[in-house]
Amino acid sequence: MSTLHAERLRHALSTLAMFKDLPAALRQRVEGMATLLEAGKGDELWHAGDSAEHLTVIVSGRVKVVRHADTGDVILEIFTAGETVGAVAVYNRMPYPASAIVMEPSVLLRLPRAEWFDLIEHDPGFSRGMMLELTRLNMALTRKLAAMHGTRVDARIAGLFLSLAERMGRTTEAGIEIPMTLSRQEIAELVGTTVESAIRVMSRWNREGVLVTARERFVIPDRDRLKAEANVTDEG
Amino acid sequence: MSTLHAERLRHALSTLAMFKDLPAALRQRVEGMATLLEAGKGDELWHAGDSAEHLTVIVSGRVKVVRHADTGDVILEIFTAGETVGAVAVYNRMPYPASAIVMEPSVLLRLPRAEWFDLIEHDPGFSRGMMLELTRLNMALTRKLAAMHGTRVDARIAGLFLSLAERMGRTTEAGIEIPMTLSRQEIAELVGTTVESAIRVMSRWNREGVLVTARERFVIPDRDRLKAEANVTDEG
DNA sequence: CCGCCGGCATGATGCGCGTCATATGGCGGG
DNA sequence: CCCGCCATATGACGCGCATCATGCCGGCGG
Repeated sequence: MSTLHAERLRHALSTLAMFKDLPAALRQRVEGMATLLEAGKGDELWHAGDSAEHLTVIVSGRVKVVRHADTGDVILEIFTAGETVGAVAVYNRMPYPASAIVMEPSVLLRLPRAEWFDLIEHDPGFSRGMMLELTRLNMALTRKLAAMHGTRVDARIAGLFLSLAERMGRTTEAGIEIPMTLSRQEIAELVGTTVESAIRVMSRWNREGVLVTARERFVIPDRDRLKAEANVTDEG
Repeated sequence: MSTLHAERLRHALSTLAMFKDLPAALRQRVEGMATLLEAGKGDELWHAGDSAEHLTVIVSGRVKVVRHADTGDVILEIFTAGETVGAVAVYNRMPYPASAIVMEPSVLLRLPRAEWFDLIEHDPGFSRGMMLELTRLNMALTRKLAAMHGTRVDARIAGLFLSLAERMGRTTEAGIEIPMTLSRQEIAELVGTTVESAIRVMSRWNREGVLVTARERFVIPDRDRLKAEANVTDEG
């Protein structure tokens, strides 16, 4: 990880929706206090238990938040460009309850807690944005919680990819394409199962042409077939 | 359910921490717009899919929020006096993603969405309180999500009661006492299992004296024994 | 070029727990 | 007083999936 200089910081701030419309005065101060960070695949931004001193905003790349359990890890959420990570811990002045790991080369912006509180306090738009993000996160978690329970593993994996398709899928002639690398291990942690079970489902679907694993992406030839395959109630 | 009159409303507002310190002007308006509601055990405040028009605050009693899945229901959270219910849906102007059911005779305060937004906008303290609640809810959900996964049913039930003991347990000579009625059905929905499994664990523990079910309360004679019984990592 | 390792794949086995079935005790209504 | 309803309880059975084990392939360093 390496710290970058002020020029790129200014540019990053102009890209991020949450800072773009900030009054000039506030934005000045943010420029002075925020720092940029470059991280590579596998880098750990923080580990569960670390004290949470600054808010992290993703400028580009992807970060997964992983909660450790004695039975294995669970990926709580995958965050992408424009989203904030670790807001809950920072806000409550408590140690991070989960670890954050970079999934691909990424650029992160870090804002000290005091500065962040200042923004929330003085800019109602900013505060609104934070609440929106928090409520969205909430909904994602509740959905996951409900899905996690009784349903079978293949249904959960189907649900995962259907939701990914909705969030970042591009329709091509081969079907819906999801441009994202995701190891079997990560798939397993996302739906709360073991690597072996994830592999079994994925390779079966690969054979049957329901969900094809390709280089750097997944392809869903027939969305309805994937839905039917595990008769999932369409929830996104 | 029956609507009560202005006198009790004023009294309710003075009890609730979130309204107590409101400037007089704002408080006047809230008094004009909020309504009180009395509900009995089993009453459904709303059903999943209903449109969310006002924020609900619990004056007294307990409310559970239940998410329906094809495999059975899951209790997302149990809310008690002073807490708000349904904030996420109301804030995002979307239909409730889950149902809210009253667990014991309760008094609810309902605040129209527009009025609530007004409070958030004009009173920074109020807004801060909402974010605190949201982040806390978030943490509870992430913990639940991590616990839900690989662990066995008895471990999850043990975790549930250990966390209840921490939140509302009183130490007596018989052990830690949790003053709360909770049917086996509700225990099952809280940890994401079936009634039968919950019953099996509970009656076994009853026999062994690990966790005793009594009238209107549960008793944990030996906290460490309950922890050991399902070798749970102490997480609260 | 070979050995090592990390990701992927597949088979065998056992057990937790969901499912179905049946029994008992308390409680309210006709 | 009896009957139906609900919560609690207990047993039998089977399936999904975690666990363990083994093999294959591509990349990388010595």
